[in-house]
Amino acid sequence: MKSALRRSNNRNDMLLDAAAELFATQGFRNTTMRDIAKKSGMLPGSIYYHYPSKEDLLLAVYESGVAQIVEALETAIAQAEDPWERLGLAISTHIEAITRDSHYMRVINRVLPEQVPNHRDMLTDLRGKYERCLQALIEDLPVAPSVDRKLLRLMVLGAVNHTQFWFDSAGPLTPAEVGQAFTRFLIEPVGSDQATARSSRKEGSNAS
Amino acid sequence: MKSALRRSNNRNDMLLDAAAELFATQGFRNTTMRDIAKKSGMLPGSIYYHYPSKEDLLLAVYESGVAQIVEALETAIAQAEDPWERLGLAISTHIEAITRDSHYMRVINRVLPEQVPNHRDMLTDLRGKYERCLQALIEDLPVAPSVDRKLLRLMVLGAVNHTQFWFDSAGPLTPAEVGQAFTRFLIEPVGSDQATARSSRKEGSNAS
DNA sequence: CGGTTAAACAAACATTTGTTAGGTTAATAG
DNA sequence: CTATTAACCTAACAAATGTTTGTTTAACCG
Repeated sequence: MKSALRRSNNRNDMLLDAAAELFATQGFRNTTMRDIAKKSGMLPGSIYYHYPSKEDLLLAVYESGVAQIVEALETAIAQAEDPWERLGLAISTHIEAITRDSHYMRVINRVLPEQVPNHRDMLTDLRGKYERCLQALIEDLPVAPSVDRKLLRLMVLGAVNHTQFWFDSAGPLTPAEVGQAFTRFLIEPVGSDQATARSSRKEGSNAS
Repeated sequence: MKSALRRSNNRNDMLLDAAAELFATQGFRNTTMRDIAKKSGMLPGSIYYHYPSKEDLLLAVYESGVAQIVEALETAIAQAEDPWERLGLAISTHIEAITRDSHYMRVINRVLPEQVPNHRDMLTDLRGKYERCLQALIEDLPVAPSVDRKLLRLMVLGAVNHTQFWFDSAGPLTPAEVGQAFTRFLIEPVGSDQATARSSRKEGSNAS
């Protein structure tokens, strides 16, 4: 019988982790199969037993990363009902993902689909899947009628994606604080002098 | 006397333009010297008459791009006195630069300094030079005391940089409209607590 | 135990890559 | 007109890269 055999000493996970870390920190083209092999304790040719090509390896990382972040997002936003609070939680979760949890998420942020011609469409799809989570959150926001939700979404998406270039987990701010700050910029009028009227918000969940 | 000799048939500019376009659209590592040579009507080896290495060629593009955007920014923000209006103009200018003017600006956005080891520090410096323009604008904003200006700056910077991935010059929105929308998100409260969710879903306005 | 085969190794191959060395042409100065 | 040399060409090199092929090891099942 043909069962899904998988021996105990299978190093596929280790391989995927190594690839994710290298792709996240060095980019796709800057990372060689030899780099990945070395980090995962294998030889370059051995990788091809698990994945038929370098691009397929990236695709696997991408898929895993999207699955991780989507699940984390859904878990996080389930902890609140208020739309603005949910958005703040989503942003916090995103920052946490790219700074502490793993390197998979950073790969999605960093490696552009065009860099992987053979799987470009699939990568774009996966990206959309993740971005659609944010879109749904924005849709539920109670905003003024004049507000263009699509523009708002793109603004938030850009701000959130950019955190990977500056957020320092050793810095003074936690991901939750950044998420709250970003949402507060949108809730309260930043530019008004009497904006401090209501400046207290409830604390949500994770702080580290 | 030793004058700066430069013959009329010098194709240095053409070379730099070709490199900028390719770096902007394909990235640094994805672009080969042969690509650049082909686009600029030269042979690969000929490039080395103008620049000693591929990384130096990128540096030249970077420097030109920063000079362009800084000058464009200073020209733009000089047209208004109100800090918020100036910020809106800066955002518009940025979007215009990366979508219409040239490819130089997109290179700065896209190519990370770490990808160019020999000139990493210099590229980081050049990036800072451009980002400091935005910083100065944020500093001048009349914001509530509770607002973290640094976070605000990073949020705006992320949103603006991200426009290159979605802004469509053939779409319904102009760069100026996007700039105004972004600043208005911050001036006027996007969402108020007494507004009801999903009550007012605006349909008409879409980007790209 | 013994056969099967998952999983990895060892060693190369074919290309692509950035780069270089030496020769050629033509624009310019005197 | 002539000498100079900016600007480019031609042809190749050495290293790095993704990948392939044949071989070996050892985990699992009956």
